Amino acid sequence: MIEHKNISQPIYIKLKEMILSGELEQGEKIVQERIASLLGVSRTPLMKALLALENEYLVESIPRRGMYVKSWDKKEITDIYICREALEGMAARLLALSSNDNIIKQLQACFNPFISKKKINLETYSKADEKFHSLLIKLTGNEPLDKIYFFGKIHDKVTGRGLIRTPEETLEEHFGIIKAISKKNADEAEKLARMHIKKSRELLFNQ
Amino acid sequence: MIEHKNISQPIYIKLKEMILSGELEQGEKIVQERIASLLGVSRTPLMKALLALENEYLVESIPRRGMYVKSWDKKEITDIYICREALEGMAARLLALSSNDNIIKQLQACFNPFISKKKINLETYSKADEKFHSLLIKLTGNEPLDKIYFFGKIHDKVTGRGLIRTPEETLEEHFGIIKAISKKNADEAEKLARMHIKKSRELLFNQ
DNA sequence: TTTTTGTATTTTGTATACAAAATACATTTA
DNA sequence: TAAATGTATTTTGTATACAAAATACAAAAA
Repeated sequence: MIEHKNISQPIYIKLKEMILSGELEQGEKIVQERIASLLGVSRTPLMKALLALENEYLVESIPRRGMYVKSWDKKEITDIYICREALEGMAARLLALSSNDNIIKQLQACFNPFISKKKINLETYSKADEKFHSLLIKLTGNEPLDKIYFFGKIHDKVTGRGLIRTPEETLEEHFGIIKAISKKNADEAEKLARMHIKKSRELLFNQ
Repeated sequence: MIEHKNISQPIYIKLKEMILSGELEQGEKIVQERIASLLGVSRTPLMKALLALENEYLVESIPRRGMYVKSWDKKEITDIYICREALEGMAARLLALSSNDNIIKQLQACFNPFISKKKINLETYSKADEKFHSLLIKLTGNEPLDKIYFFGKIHDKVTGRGLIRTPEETLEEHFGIIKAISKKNADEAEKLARMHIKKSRELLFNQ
């Protein structure tokens, strides 16, 4: 009956979903035995998953007290955006230096469905946006960069709302970044990618 | 006799030392029971420490096979330097935007001992260099940035040698960065910090 | 009433137990 | 000899056991 392949992995994924969906809410204590029995596993593989999530800034551990779902304040969200600015800017630069048709096609594919649409579905666009930004990192082929980019995938959950700016505003910016990459203009690509993040950050708390 | 405060923490530190010092060498398999009894603990807290090290890129896990001391190839080292370029560049920018006497003093303190020295001790300078670069990150007060900067602290071990360039060459660059920060020239500070890392990276494999 | 103290319960941190997978190694087969 | 097969040993992954710390809560004291 006991089969152990990689229980920690599915637990990790499940817990991440539960946190990002709000099923486990920010600041909530994760009582190990409770979650373990909820998921039908023991505390050992659960702990592995929790440690992985701690390293992704989704869970916070207070020694001898327990693990808590991380809650983010304004400063932390701002700081995360600043990190994204640095990392995505560098990614755009790298892609510009090594761009080819395949890379451009993949990036464009994210937003092609929205070209000249009158009404853009926010949910769909939001997913495309997330896809684009993580693709920007992935396509560089820089593994360490991808490893430290985990912030990007949670930004809209972190901010507590969906899109920060309208598709009408950001769609153009996205294509601008892609264009700079395709023209192999590294400085321009980096500048635009950074501006794109910076604008959202500045809007986030100053409106 | 059983006292549990935080055994994982000392194990983590000890293991990190063992890896960075070469006592455990790159690619070596970490047989859990062996290391656990070597350190006089059980596999449970050892595993916690190993997972933390895995997230810092010092240990690599192959499911059902074991944990191995990470070994770095040229591409990975280059990629790490590229990450450093992005992160330290941003850090220098942030410091320039918020610099004050205290920050400048702390940064200068790293290298003041070497001013107008005829012969600089390489070991001492190497430590000062490491201190400077992690201080650059720390002083920004950006926690997420610090969290993803773990690369910086291992760079000379990663490259398999000590300093990449001579103190005569880099000392000036360091003071240049500090000066730009003190002048609150953000663009200049970022540019110099990035150049500083880039030069080392380019020299690393192309000499 | 509010605060303090003591006791019961819960929860964490570590050690240990055990099944299944991986590995090592000897024996057999070509 | 080299390859293949089977068996013993090692090692991992998970579950469980248990001590110590943290917490909850009730009774006593202010």
